[in-house]
Amino acid sequence: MALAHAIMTALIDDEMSGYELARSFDGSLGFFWQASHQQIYRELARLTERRWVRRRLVSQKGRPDKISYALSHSGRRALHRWVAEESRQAPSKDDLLIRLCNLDADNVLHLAAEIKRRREQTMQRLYLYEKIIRAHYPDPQRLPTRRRGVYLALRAAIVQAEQALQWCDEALALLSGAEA
Amino acid sequence: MALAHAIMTALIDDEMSGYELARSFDGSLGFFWQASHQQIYRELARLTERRWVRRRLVSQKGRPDKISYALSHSGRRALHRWVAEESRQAPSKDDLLIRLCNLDADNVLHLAAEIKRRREQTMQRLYLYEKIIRAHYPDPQRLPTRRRGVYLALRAAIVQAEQALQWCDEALALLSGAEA
DNA sequence: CTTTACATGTAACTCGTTACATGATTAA
DNA sequence: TTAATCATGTAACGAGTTACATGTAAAG
Repeated sequence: MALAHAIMTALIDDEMSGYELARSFDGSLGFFWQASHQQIYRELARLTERRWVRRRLVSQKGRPDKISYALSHSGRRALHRWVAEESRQAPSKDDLLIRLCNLDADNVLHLAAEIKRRREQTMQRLYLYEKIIRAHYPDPQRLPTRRRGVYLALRAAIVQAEQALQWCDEALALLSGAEA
Repeated sequence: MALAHAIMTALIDDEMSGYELARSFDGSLGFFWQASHQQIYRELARLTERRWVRRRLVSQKGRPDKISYALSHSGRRALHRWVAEESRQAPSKDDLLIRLCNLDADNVLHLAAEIKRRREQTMQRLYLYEKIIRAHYPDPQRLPTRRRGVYLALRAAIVQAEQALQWCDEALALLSGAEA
């Protein structure tokens, strides 16, 4: 039930609407967990039923009304209990690696192009991550405890992106060696 | 439909039973893609229906009979077409990072222990990967084309594991600094 | 007037997990 | 005789994707 707990984590400090949650899963929270707005609305309905979040209707001027969700006391307790559980290794699935296992003379150019594309996407993500680190996490040692955890999660995303970049270069070198 | 194509990839050279496929998804193929035996049997039923694989009953002495699956011609063509498609970035989901975003004085010891556990699991995987590289992929330049692709997929797994190790050390250093 | 951002959902489907279910053979 | 390995599945559920569906308001 990690999505439920990711949503509750997003609600620790501020209450948010489904739409705002979807935005934040597209942005910073999405570095660690992705979810579509459909998933979020469904999960919010379940969280409301369990009384882990509370709904509140907010009228807005110049915009449609929204439903704002806040973490309840029991939600906060449930989140704490969940954090204390064992975490499970996310089985990494990358269909590009399966495609690579089918490498042959016909598809080598296509696969090399795919790796180049992957490299560029990764570069862009990395640039964004580092901008956030510079702007909001300049001195990790002095961060308050919780933000220090968020910093480490961000660092995980960064180190992973750096690794991906390194692998792309290695792969492109070996593949272009094959063409020559 | 990556699972279907991962299964077909496993069947490129040899025909296999569902049980044998499940074994190979636990082992080497599982470095790139994981699947339970239930998923595999369900997918094999669908693949058979589409005529992308052919079933064959094999009687064995001293063991239960098995159903062996082989890639059909149309399956082979479908696999080739799929490899030429765009690949999609697997959204990496790691609930440990969500837990870390909830870091506080109560759970810092637990989370540090979880990271240590992650570190040890990663070390073991890395050791296994490198054993396989040494045994089967000593000189990547001279590998035939397809095996060169498999080598690169393995390298991706290795570089990712090395990155994970590096992050664990960084995280443990910052967390133990917090306790002191 | 058209597009973008705001705002909330439903329905149908596939993918992945957990639990259940059965039965043979082999090694301790 | 008990556990492990071989061998194949079903049922139910939860997670994730895709398509559909509706409507307001601001900005160009």
